[in-house]
Amino acid sequence: MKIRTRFAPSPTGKMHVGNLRTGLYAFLISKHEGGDFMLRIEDTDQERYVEGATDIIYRTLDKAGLKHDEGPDKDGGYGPYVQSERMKTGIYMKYAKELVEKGEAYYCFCDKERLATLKSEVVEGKEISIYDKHCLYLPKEEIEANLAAGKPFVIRQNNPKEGSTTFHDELYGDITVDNAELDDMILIKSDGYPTYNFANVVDDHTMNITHVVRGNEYISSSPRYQRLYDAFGWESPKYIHLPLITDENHKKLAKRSGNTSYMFEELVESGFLSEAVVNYIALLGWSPEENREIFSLEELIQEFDYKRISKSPAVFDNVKLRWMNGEYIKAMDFDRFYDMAEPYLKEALGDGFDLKKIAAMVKTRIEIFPDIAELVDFFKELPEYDTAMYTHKKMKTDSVSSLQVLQDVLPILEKQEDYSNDGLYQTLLAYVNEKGVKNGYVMWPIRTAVSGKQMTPAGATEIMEILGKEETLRRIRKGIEMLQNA
RNA sequence: GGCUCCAUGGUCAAGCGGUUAAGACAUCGCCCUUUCACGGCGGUAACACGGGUUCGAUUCCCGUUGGAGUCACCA
Repeated sequence: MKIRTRFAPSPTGKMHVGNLRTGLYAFLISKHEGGDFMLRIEDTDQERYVEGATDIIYRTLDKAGLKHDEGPDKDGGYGPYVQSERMKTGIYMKYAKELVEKGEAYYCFCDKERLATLKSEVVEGKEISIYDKHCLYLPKEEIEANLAAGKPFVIRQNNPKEGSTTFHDELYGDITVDNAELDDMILIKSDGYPTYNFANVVDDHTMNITHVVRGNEYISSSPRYQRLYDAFGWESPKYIHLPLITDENHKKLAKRSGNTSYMFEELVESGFLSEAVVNYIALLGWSPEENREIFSLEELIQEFDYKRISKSPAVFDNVKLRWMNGEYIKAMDFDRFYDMAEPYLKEALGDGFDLKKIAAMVKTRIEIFPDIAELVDFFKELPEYDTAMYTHKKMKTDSVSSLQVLQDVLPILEKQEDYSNDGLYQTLLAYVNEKGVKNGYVMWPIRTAVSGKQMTPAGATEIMEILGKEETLRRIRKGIEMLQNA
């Protein structure tokens, strides 16, 4: 049987890497077996709907390279693929009524006030209540009358108080819960929309989903979903619950936390490559058989064995992501790199520089593109610096020796016509040999004078080549002046 | 708090009864070098605890502890 998985996000805002990773795994699980990957939009909560959030979903999937075979924009015969549209077909109400007839669900007319009286205790700021099945015992006539009178109602699942329910997860094995723990969750809301709890079961079944891939947070409600499948007499899909991705405090990522550093689009905007992010999150909760970390999406499809998904949560480590992004940048071919780096270079330097040369210098030195700015800004303008920088223990330089070198070298550089890296290096090397000192003894002070920086993306002569004769000499004279006054 | 799940270095993780307990990030040191970075080499750093089972437990079982998730007319 062909594997069918689905990604079912709700259009309620930005997508964080935890959500994306769920989509990625669903994608990989099906694609590894040559199956289909479907996109379904879960918009049953009109109150939480965020304008434009559906576009975010499309954009994110597209940028991440997760091509769906079916979805709202790509009919595969199982549509509609948007729950609010499915709702209009009456599908949820139809199935809910079927459950009512079977005694597996019932109408409930309790209002907010009555429900409020059921709240028993407050734990960690959350009110906990268990519905008391009040409406389950309503006489038939009263139900009919209420319905006829147009009284608002919900439909609740009727769960037994005795016994236990077990479902099977591919990773976690059998999970069993006492039925007494199962409250009568709402299937159909008073606005006629299904809850996620109901819609996901109806949809996954009617859309022929074979493997339900979702976050760990659904484990505790899965027994109730299992009872729904059983009540309908449907075969339940294979469940694959994914370990959570957490923040540095080991807490679940949440849209509401406001922390945008976990949002996929924000990461891309802040200079990360989408391939690197996808690669990184693939490895949060899964590891390949061979000891390797860099994978293209194609390679992930090839290697992904869901049996190797781990069971414990993983902290999202921005530092390692940066490292991985740097690996991608280093491996990138130069033209593509330049296309991406150019805006950052222009922003930092404006025109008048050989940006390609500078780009080449910078390529192995950055992890994300915005790193470029502070690496190259000195080309545009010599920063204020402290003459203490001329002192370098290993190079055996100090302000006295540096002043000497700079003064010696200034007339040489004034005479020098060839300001290419090679030409400059040769003449300076000649001076080094003549003096019988170490390379760094003269290169260090020159590089310092010419850059004003502790570290630079290139050596002294490379920098001088970019700067050109005039600016080079100006900066060296400035260095001499500073050292004389020190 | 009830229920459920999880438990190898700071982080990601390999391991699936016998290993000097991999590897990566981070960190530290050395080498290379026209500084830094890249690259190369090396160091520090882990099986939460207590009981079993076993000739032998990081690995299997139980308990403790710790962490997380969940307990909505949200998904």
